[in-house]
Order: sequence, then structure tokens, then C-alpha cells
Amino acid sequence: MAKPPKQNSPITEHLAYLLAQANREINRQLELRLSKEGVPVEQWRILKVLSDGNGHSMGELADAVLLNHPTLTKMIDRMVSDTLVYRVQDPNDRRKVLMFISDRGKVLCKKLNSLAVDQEEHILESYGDKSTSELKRLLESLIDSSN
Amino acid sequence: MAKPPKQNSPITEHLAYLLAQANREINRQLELRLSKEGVPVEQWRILKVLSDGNGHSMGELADAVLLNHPTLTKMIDRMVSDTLVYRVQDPNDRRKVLMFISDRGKVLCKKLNSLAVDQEEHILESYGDKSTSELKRLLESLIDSSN
DNA sequence: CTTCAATTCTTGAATATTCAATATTTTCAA
DNA sequence: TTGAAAATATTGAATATTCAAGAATTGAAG
Repeated sequence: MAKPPKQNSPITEHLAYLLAQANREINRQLELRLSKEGVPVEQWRILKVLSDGNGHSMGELADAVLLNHPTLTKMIDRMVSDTLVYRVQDPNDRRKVLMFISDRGKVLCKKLNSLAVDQEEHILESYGDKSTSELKRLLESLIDSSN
Repeated sequence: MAKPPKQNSPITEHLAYLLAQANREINRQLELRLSKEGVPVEQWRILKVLSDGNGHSMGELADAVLLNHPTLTKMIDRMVSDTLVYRVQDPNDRRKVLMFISDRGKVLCKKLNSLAVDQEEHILESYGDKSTSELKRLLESLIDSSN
């Protein structure tokens, strides 16, 4: 018996495409809210990571906020100008720079957090509690299995 | 009774972050494979959409491949130089440009498809059949509910 | 018909990102 | 202890993306 003709799946069925599409849409919505404070999503991520009050090296930060090093350096330059964060040389390893959040940064971060929470709540409403937590679980496990 | 203190969820728990992280990782893997043919992911998407043989307008394409118009125009310029695609003015609406895939584009697209299929199979292996289809389902539904 | 608004695509300037190279410091082997 | 290799962050040039404006065409109201 002949093989069935291998139908060429449209791009919309690829996992990579669905992820890109969903990411784009959710990110667009988040951007929209954060733009109320004139802050790009990446800066919110940076502030959020630093808001534990500890110093974080640039490399650590770059991993955490999904930016590569040079891009992060330049974004941090802007944030330092805006006095949202500041640099301190790591006394234990002087190759490293430790980043800290400023008081002004903390205030801004709180505002941004509540804008972001707004969005999460909006998603919960339209998409459902159960779907959301299931989706999160699956995404975490996908990320795990990719390492 | 006092409310429990609202603990500030770390960024890694936000849906927007998980999506960005998963997208980044899967995209990185796909890029790696497609780089064997020296083609960026977006160009593969373009070729794949055009490989139905029909003409697609720039606006339609931009939506389909998740690029904004000027970025797409410039990428298409490159692909025209490489004779992978070509432009035809839409006879029914001369504001529009219809994009078509060339024979050379078709040949390349086939090679790229098999590289992409490799990746999907790799994901299926490490992540599982069931999780994958469930994740796809949830992503589709999230995208739906966002419109 | 004519005109004005809307649609579609492209262009050029401003901005952002990336790659490769550099500077500094640490690590570790000889 | 010295010197080479690795790790960390930044810089500058090359590249890519985005925003705002422009050109061409269509649609539609008066």
C-alpha cells in the first residue's frame, strides 16, 4: 500500500510558531500597560529581579531577564541615568559589577507590579483559572526539558 | 482576621515571562538548525506561507509571519536579491503587491522544512507526545481568547 | 464627477541590537 | 611566582528594527 502523501503542515501548527504568536500577543498587552509609566518590559524585569535588595552581577541579570550582555549593559546605562539602579564593583571579584535597585527604582517597581498584576487578572478572566495554571505548568516543564 | 501578606511573586512565575523564556529557547534551537542553510527563522516562515503557490500581499504576510510592515519590506528586499521570492503588482488592487515563491525558494523551503521537522521530533522525544499536543492546544486557545 | 479620507506599501532617520574586539581581573598549572 | 587561559563586563562598528512621513491607489460621500 502506498504511503499517504505527507501533507506539509502549515506554519501555524508548529510549536515554535504558536509560542512566538502567544508571546507576541501577551507581551504586546503588557507593553501597553507598562507604557503608562513609560517603561519597557525589560526594565520592569530588571527592577523586579533587583527588588530582592541583593546585588546581582550583569551576567546573572542578563540570564534572568533574557537579554544578551551588550544589550543589557546599554539598557542599564539608561537606567543608571534615570537613577533607577546603580552599579557597585563586587569586592570579592573585581571583574564583576553588582547591580542594585535605588529607592526611586523601588517606587517605580511597585507601580509597575500592579500594572502587571492587572494584566494577569485580565488573562485569568478571559482565559480561565484552570487553563492558565495548566499552561504555566506545561511551559515550565518544556523549559526544563530543554536543558 | 488579617489578610495574609501579599507576597510579591517572582518574575519567573508570570505567564508573560514563561512564554518569553520558552519562546526564546525553542527559537534558539530552531535558529541553530536553520543556520545550516544560513537562513533566519523569519525567512523560513515567509517561504512556508508562500509555498502554497498563491500570491500573498505584504500586509497579509506581515500578519502571518509576525513582523511589522517596514521590517518585512526590508527582509523581502533581501530575499528578492537572493531570488527566493518575487513581487508582482496585484492587478485587482494596484496598491497591493503580491509575493510569490520562486523555484529556488521552493527547493530551499523543502530543505528547511526537514530541518524544522527534525526539531519538532526532538521536542516530541524529550518532552513527550502528550505534553506537546496539550501545550499546543492551550496556546491556540490563549491566542484565541486574546482577540 | 470630484474630492477627501482610508488603505497599502515603501523610504529615511532615529533607535536598538548584535558581533567582534578589548580591558580587567581571576584562576590555575608549571 | 609567573604566565597563559578563562571569566566578566564594556565598547565601537555593523546590522537590524522601528517610528513617522510619504507616495500611490482605491473607496465613498456629496
